[in-house]
Amino acid sequence: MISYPILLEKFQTLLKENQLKFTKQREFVLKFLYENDEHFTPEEIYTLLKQKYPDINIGIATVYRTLALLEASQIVSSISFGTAGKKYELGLKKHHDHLICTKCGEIIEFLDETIEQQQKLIAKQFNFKMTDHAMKIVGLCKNCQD
Amino acid sequence: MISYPILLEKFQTLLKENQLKFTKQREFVLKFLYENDEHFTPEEIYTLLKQKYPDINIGIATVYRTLALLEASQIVSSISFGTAGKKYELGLKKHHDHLICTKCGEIIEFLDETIEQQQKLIAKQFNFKMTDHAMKIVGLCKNCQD
DNA sequence: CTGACTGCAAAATCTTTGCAAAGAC
DNA sequence: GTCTTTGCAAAGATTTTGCAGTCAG
Repeated sequence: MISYPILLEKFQTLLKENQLKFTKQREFVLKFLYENDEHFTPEEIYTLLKQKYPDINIGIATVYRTLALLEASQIVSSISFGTAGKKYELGLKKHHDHLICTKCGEIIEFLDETIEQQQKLIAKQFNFKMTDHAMKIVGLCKNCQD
Repeated sequence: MISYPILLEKFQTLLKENQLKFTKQREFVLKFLYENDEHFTPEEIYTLLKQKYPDINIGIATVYRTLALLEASQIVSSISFGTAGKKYELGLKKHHDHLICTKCGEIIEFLDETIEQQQKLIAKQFNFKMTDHAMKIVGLCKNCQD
């Protein structure tokens, strides 16, 4: 897994290349996602950041704007979650897919090479230039089956 | 593929079992999805229905309510489409997955047995009771690669 | 300094809800 | 008749935008 200083540098380079500025709000969002290896809604990121760092000045709009920026830069990725918006996670880890529990909302990650290979094959078959792919298995997790 | 009269009967039985009523609004939505074998947003379904049958009385709220009902009954299924809501399609055909073009928005369906099998296997591995699964391959379709 | 970024609040979307009237059974 | 469903408009929820002040480079 990539270390935080390296990730940060990557982000700063990317900003510079696009004449964008490096601000503490942007860093806070990045750092938050790095340190919390889960899936969050923009709202959650906003609330938890405020809670953890009561002194920082950040607005929900900035969280949205930053996430959009990070997603466009392929630094974070998002996953749609039912009717209720998207959840974001750091996107730099090895590609993986998700099991989503409809009852408790838990998201479990997994990686399956057979599926990865098969996806490439399918894209090729359809003359599709694949930029991303995602698989969700929806159901009840072990704990919620009672 | 299931014929419309049979689908309709299935729907009516389902309604009866749950002490729900069979209304023309509900039938219009069902019929629309049967006759238009594509993916639609609630808004699209509403607008197109109004356009095709200027005389019917139906509100957007009813479309939402009907789609929720149909989805809960597993008659239609939905697919999340970027930040902009969900699209619905009749869910009675054989399970299939989607290729989504990020430029023109086209959705291509495909079916791959290898992937279907693999998904079952994974759910089992994680002790997950799978109720649904979905795969999206996102990218540029043949026409949009220029 | 200059131009990008930010927070705020307002606006725009998208979806759900309350309610009185209409409709199914 | 009874109880569900409907359309409407209002309310909610979520996300985006305009703008004047702030900040990075």
